[in-house]
Amino acid sequence: MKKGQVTIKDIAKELNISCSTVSRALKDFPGISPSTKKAVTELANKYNYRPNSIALSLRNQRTNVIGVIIPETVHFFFSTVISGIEDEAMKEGYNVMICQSNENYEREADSIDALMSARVDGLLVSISRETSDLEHLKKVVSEGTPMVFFDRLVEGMNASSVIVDDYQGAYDAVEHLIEQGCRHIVHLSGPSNLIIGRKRKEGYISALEDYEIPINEDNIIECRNGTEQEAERAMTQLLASGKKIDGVFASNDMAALGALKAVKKANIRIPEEVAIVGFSNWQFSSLIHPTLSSVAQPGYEMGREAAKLIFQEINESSNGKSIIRILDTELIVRESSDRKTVKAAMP
Amino acid sequence: MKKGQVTIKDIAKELNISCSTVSRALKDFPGISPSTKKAVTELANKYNYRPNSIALSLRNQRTNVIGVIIPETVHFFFSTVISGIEDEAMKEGYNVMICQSNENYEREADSIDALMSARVDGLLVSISRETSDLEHLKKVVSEGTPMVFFDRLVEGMNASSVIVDDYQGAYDAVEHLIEQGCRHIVHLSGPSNLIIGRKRKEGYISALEDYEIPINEDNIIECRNGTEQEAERAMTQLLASGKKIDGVFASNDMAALGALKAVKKANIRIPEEVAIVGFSNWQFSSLIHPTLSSVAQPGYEMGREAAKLIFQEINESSNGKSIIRILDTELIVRESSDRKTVKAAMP
DNA sequence: CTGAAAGCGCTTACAG
DNA sequence: CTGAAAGCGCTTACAG
Repeated sequence: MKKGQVTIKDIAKELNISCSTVSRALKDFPGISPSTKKAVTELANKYNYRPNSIALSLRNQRTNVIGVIIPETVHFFFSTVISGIEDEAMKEGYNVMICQSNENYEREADSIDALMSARVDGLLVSISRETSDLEHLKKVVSEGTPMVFFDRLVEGMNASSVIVDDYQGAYDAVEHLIEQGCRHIVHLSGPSNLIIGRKRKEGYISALEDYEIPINEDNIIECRNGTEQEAERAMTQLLASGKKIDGVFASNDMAALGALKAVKKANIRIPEEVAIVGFSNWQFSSLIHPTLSSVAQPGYEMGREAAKLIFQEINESSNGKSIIRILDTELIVRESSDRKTVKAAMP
Repeated sequence: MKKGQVTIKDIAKELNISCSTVSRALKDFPGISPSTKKAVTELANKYNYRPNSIALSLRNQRTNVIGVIIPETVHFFFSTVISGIEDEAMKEGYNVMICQSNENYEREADSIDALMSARVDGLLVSISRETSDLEHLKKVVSEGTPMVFFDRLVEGMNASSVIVDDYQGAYDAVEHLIEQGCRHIVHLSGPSNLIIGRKRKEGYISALEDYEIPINEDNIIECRNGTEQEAERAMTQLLASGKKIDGVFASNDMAALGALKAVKKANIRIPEEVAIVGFSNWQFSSLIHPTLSSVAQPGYEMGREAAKLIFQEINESSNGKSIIRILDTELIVRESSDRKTVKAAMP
């Protein structure tokens, strides 16, 4: 018995017919005699024949594979996006090749090259924190491979994207803090080379302006890595400075968590003295103590939308228009910022 | 300008030489004149030539792609495994195709077919909760594609696996509960068609036996879905029955969380009255209140080991021996089961 | 030092 | 109704 999967040639040989005939029999081609068709399909079943996608890809000049570049798979939001991409791809008969950049520019560029070599039909990418040079991405576009950005989009490129309304999400969060009575709100911002970071900061500033609260630049602290430790350190320092602070809006939940820990350690009550809102709404936001208010991002939906967009571009041979799909966020208020419930609970 | 990526043929045409020569020039083949070599490499650079992996795959009968079948990407443990696979694969020059089964047998079988069609060089699989028929997996082996199981392995198949020592992990957890003074320990078990579920149950039973604590079958509750809700319901019911319970060992952290919530709602103190230990050590285990003791599984390492094993099997044209790599777990004791610290803290 | 040919697995326009 | 041929992009044994 021959090793490896059966080919059309194997079937043809065994039946003493040509490959052409086998190929046609396998796909209900019009003029094929019922008897050969039967013989072929039976043998194909018996040997568990599966069309060789590689051969098909070469011939059809399309692989039915999409590539995904993602900063980290171990991340609630991103794993949710992957899940959405996966489900949509499977539905459409595509396979998914995933590369994680680990937030590293070099690796992102290498991964793009690997996926382009693999001749993926389209690319879904969320750039790394480090990425500012866009040459590797521009090459993709100039070589005619459809590309869609998700979450972390890139400006000045002719490519579609799926994002959430970061500005509005941030605005909602800060407005909520203001309504809770906060007047001295710290913003732990994301890295400014990511648009999501800038947009969330803009939302923060606009909300303060609309409520005529003066903006204090010292209250805006850039957290480059977005880690819990980094935020905790920054927050501890800020609290030690003796400056008046009564609210925190963090541009991601890990940073919010760091801030929360710093505040707790300083024996300052949450939310009565300092109210906290994060961004992203991880699975754990509802589990920590106090539970963390957060701006929820629809990751699964983002994955599905990004996949839908890329399939559209692959199939319509791209009419050239780039689409930006903006998904709504939802503010989830929990204990860390809910002063009303707290007061009601302690008469 | 031609659309799409440049081929050897394009370069050959522009230089008026044959494809053979271009191919050889590109790969430092001995007897190639320095001048042609220079011309070729310059043009290749200029046009950003990337070898077409599809063509190479067809010729070499190997794709340098491995397929991964995973129950869910949105799951801390599994996303960690993916990360390990990803890192190891990138290091070895492989691409990774991922399919999530969503714990669904049908979809698992379809995904295997898709990956086999794609002619992946090897398959890394963790079966779905539903899977009991193994035909789809046996086909893979009989067709000569290397396959390695991780976490959820399968018995009676000639395939390598990477698992953690579920028995020992469970034993450690239960022994720890006993040392804390627990004598009436509930086990929220995993589905019995998964070996990990059975092994953890065995560890639970052995620990009780070794400490001469009678085993009460009513205290072993199978949680088929492993969801928080399912466990919370089961636990609430058990508490309401009035039976004496002073410890819980859950075979996964979501179930532990459900149990924890049920106990809290019943106004029973953790860990003083009921101590709880989970399995898996999610990111959130240290964030909930009280923090959750758990048996930590090295997911990242599991991913890397599984990838290493499959590469080995791919390259050594499989000497046929199947290897079982068992990784150690580590019991992480936190508030939910640490009675000593609690007592010390309340004199 | 370079080229023509064959072949990986498949499909399809062209003959018969 | 069926087959031979060409071609997708690449490599390599065989000639020269």
